[in-house]
Amino acid sequence: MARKTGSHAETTGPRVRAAALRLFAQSGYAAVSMRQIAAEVGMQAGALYTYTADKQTLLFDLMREHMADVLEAWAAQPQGGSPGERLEQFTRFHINHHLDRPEGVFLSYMELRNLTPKNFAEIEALRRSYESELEAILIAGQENGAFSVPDTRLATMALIAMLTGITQWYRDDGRLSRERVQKIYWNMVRRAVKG
Amino acid sequence: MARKTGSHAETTGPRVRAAALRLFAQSGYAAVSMRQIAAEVGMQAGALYTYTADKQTLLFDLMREHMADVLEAWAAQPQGGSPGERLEQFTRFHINHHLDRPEGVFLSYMELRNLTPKNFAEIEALRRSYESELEAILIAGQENGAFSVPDTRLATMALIAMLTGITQWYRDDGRLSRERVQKIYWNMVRRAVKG
DNA sequence: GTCTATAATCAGATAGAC
DNA sequence: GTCTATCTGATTATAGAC
Repeated sequence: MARKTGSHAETTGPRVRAAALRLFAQSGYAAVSMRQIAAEVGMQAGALYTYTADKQTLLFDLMREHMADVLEAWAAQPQGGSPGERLEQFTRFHINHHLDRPEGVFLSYMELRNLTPKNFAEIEALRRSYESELEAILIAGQENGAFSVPDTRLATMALIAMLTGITQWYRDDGRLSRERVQKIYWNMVRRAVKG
Repeated sequence: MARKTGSHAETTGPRVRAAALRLFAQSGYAAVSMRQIAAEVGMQAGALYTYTADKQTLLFDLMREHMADVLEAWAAQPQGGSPGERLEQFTRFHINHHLDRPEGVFLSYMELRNLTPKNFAEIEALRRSYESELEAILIAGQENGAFSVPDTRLATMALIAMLTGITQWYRDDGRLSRERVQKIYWNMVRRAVKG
């Protein structure tokens, strides 16, 4: 397969996004220059603009991919079961999925204020859509008496904050295994909403 | 009281810090320029260096003040009571204190990565010191059988994440009063650690 | 204590050669 | 597709006048 020298369109795009994700998560969007991203990939700054319209679009694309990813992964989970079973499934899924993507999680929570209003609205809609998945479980459990939650919206925010917070301290080589963390958190979640 | 024209040392310092806190919280440390801070106060950029050695020190001082403030305010709370009573007290205190200082909370959680290593270590120590206050309550309750927490460190992190998350959505003119939010969260906290 | 002016550097983005 | 070179403007921080 003949190919022009230096032509790597199929791999360079993802490498640019991976480098940007790593650097944005590490130092923050505003603190990272296009030159730094280019250096990380091994190219010159000007060439980045073959793969993104501008820096803002690069950030937006990373956040949109992250949010679409979590929605898609949750949709691919087995359906059905009681509210209690669904809540345990969500808890374990959320922990596992987020621990696998610490940089995407960090970026999507920390850089919202660096999005243009239009881009912000789109990311927010995706986030609310994910929160609604948990809230639907809480509503179902509340209706059939499995849970007792005075306010499902508040409980949703409380549980998501609690679970996502794990990414701030968990390390795979740390004191506790993922299974142990999942079990302990599921125990707290279960009791927090118990009917 | 004679005073030189344009001399406002006693008020300008706090006004600089207040402007920096507002802007850093709104747009992020790296995205805010010294010129913006100066404009917010109504002075020229060069004059800021009368009040801070540099931009990094300005950030560090704001974060240190925020952490020292929460530690001091908690220390000023009435002492004594059962672990259950202390946990309710901590829950309500944490919510109230943090809802009163949304910008300081935001700054202290979001800008850790923009601190120099030395400054980071100092802020982290203060944060751990605050977390230890909650963990001590959980340990006491675990020992006298009031609570059942398989891992007090994990429960500490889980509860703080849950409670601090409130600052991300709560508005004083919103659907729920502070008292209602405190009550609902205390109910979830209580059940999550119940023995 | 605050100003203006400036030094030295770096930013995002584009043009055109290859 | 990537490079070099460059435009335009912003950045932190300092010097010296007042």
